[in-house]
This record gives sequence, structure tokens and C-alpha cells, in this order.
Amino acid sequence: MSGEVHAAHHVPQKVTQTPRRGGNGRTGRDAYDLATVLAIAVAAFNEHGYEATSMGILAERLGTSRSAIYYHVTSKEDLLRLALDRALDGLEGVLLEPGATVGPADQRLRHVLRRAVEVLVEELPFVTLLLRLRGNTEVERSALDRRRRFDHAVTKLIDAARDQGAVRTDVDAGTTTRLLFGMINSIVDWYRPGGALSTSQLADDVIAVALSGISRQEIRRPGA
Amino acid sequence: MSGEVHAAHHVPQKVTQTPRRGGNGRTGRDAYDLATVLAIAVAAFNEHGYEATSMGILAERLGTSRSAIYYHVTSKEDLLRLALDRALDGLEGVLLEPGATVGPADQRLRHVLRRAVEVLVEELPFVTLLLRLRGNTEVERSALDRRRRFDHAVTKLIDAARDQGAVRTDVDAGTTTRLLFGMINSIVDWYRPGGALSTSQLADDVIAVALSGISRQEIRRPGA
DNA sequence: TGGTACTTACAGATCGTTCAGTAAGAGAGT
DNA sequence: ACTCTCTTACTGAACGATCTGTAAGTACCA
Repeated sequence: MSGEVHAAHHVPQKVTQTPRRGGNGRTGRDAYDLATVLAIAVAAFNEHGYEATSMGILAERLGTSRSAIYYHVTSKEDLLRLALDRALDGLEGVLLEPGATVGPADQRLRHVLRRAVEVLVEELPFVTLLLRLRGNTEVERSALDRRRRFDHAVTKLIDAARDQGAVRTDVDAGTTTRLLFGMINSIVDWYRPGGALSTSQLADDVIAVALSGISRQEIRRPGA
Repeated sequence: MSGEVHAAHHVPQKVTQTPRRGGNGRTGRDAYDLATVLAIAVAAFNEHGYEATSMGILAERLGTSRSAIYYHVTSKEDLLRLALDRALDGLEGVLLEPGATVGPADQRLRHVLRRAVEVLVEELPFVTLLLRLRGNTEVERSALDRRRRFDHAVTKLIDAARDQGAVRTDVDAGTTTRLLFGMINSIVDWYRPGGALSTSQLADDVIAVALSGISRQEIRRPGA
């Protein structure tokens, strides 16, 4: 039924940190591209919160003027929409992968958890922004709506794994799902790629703790 | 002058939703008390974010004027400080309880987890505000500092339980702790007291999933 | 010459906060 | 019972700063 998640609209944009001055491109003056503006904006949004971040701060960080930004985007909210689309495109893409659509439910669940962690790390600032939304404007509400649909797809996966006998039944299904999401989503609050913990190891750890908890394990077969 | 308001520490204040008109208290006019103003303010802060919430919105919700609020508090930041103090007082109180200080580490850990969930629910709006801080102002940074000290105390408990052999060692201690906190803290994003799930049951579920994960359990003795 | 990427200048609104003034009850004095 | 004074709890206007967004002009390059 409802799982019709929109496919990735376009290829993830390369975020170039430096303005391409003068010659290499094709055009006029300093030439910040949209991706740069967006990357700086999202970083600032995550530091101060979207509404508390002024276009003046963005301009300062870009080394340009407030109004120059309006050459690249039509509004502040436009920046937000662009950023949220990117996060959501990435997450929804996971659900379309073969590993998420074929095979036993518990294996599909493992695949989605692992890939969700990976996308979350790849698109860290964008997903961070998404996860901190309040839903005050229409843009925010529609992003939250897409996020809810994603969550719901994962919930159905957990339900399937439960029917299959792979998930505990002494805790309510909704509670299980929410606690699981809480654990995964918290990654944006502390994980920074490039440190001692690799993304791959992080994904392993998340799956291990999510499935088996923090207690010391007895004999446990890898299949369940 | 009115600076020395300092939240009545541990005793949870009654939040009266209605202004006490006329006679019972002292004198004057409508007489909103600090607790009412604070409750309304925190609710608004959680909905729109602290910085995005204007004094005008608070005044509107209180049915009064912006300037009237300044009779009760010295500044907008003062409201924030009061709210954060309340959340932190509650959480820190848990660490002082006998159940958190005496006995085997794994039992103390269980106690702290359960009580942390309970305080989190009791003081839901205040803790919610705390958990969404960015650390931009001095008030926010000092609150985050207190929160880090609380987290660190729990981390030490987990370490003790690990030394005792109750916690898995195949996942890094720091990662374990952060995933655990992520799970617990996420409660503020979805749990609302008064529903089908009681606070006590929620605490049970959190402990069950935190310790043993979402997988179907084999034989597992309640002690570990 | 024409498009690109701006800059300067500003409109209009809203922000947190201050301040002078005031309505109304409480207590004291008579 | 009556006034007088003091305290409480505001009201309403105004302040300077800052906010998003726009309009018009301009430097640069092909």
C-alpha cells in the first residue's frame, strides 16, 4: 500500500567549499554556485537553528553580501527546502534498493538499518537539519510528512520481521520502532566522520546494539 | 533587581494554568505567577524553538502584553535559564538517590535508567527544551555543561557494569553510551503521558530494549 | 552587446527591552 | 467608615537594532 516513496530527484550535488574565482568556469564574477551556498547555509542552520540564522550571517560566512545570496535562491525558505529535499531523497533511495525489497524481512531490516546509517553519515548536515524540524511552516510540514512516510515504511519492515518471529513481542510494536529510530537518529548529535570510528563500524555497532542491546551476550546465532 | 528568582530547586512547582484573579493572594491585578508564565513560555519554546519564539507570541498566549512579562522575569533568556534549571535539577536529583549510589553496578544502572525515564516524563517540556539546545549563548552553554556532567556520571555507571561483566565489550564503551542516551532522549519526541502507555510500562520497555535489543529473546535470566 | 554576478540603498516589519504612567487592592491611621 | 499611602501588576508607547526581501545600477567577461 502506502509505501510510494518518491525516488531521488537528481544526483546528489557536489559541495565545493571554495568559490570558483574567475577563469575556470564560464561566467562573470565571483561565482558561488548553489551547492556552496547551500552547504554553508545548512551548516549555519544546524548551528543556530533555521529561524535564528539570519541571511546576514550566511552572507558573512560566504564573504559576500546579503542580497548577493538572492541571486542564487529566491528566499531563505528556498534554502531550507533544497536542503531537506536532499536529505529525504537520500533516505528514500535506501528503500528502493534491492536489499530492501527482496529476501526475508529480518535481512531486509538489517539492510535498511545499515544503509540508513550510511546515508545519514554521507548527508550528515542535511539529515541533521531534517531531524530537528519543528513543522512551523508549510515547507517544514511537507518535509516532516515525507519523513513520516519513510518511518512508516521501516515500521512495516519491523512488523514483517516480527511476524517472521525475529522481533520480540513483549514490547509494543510502536514503542520498539520509536526507540529504534531514537537510537539511530541520535547519531547526528555525536558522530563525526573521519574519526576513529568508521562509518562501517558504526553501522555494525548500531545493528548489534539495536538487535541485542547493551548487555553481555550469551550464545546467539548470527541469523536471529 | 528581581534577579534572584532562582527556581525552587527540587520541589516541583504547581503550574496553575489560570491567573488567580483578585483576592486570594496579595494585591494588584490579574496576577499571573512565575510558574504560569514559565509553563506557557516553555511550551512555546518547544513548539517554535527558543530563538524563534518572540515575546509577542508569549504575551498573546498569556493574554497580556509583551511588557507585562517583564514584571515577572528580567529577560527572555531568564525564562530559558529558569526552565533549564528545572530540568537539570530533576535529572541530577536521580543520581543522589540511594538506588543510584549503593549496590551492584548493573542494579544501579537499571535504577538510574528507570528514574531518568520517569523524571523525563514528569518534567517533559523542560527536559525537551534542554535536549534541543544548541549552545549559542552563555546560558545554553552552562546548561549543556551540566548535562554533560550528568551524562558522564551515567557513563561511569555503565563502565562499572562493564567491569562487572554485565555489559557487552564488543562495542566501544563510548558508542554504547551514546546509543543508549539517544534511545532514552528520543522519548521526548514522541511519548505523551496520559495515553495507553503508562510511564512505568515505558520505563520497563526502555530497560528491556536497551539491555536486550529488539530481537526475540531466548532464555535470559532477569539478573543480567 | 548581452548575459552574469553582483553592489548599494532602502522599504517595511518585527525584535527584545525600557519607561512613564495607572488601576486596584491592602493596611494603617483616625 | 473614611481617607491616605504603599505595593502589585500591569498598559501603551516608544527605542534602536535587526530582520527578510526588493529595486536599480554596475563591473566584468565573451
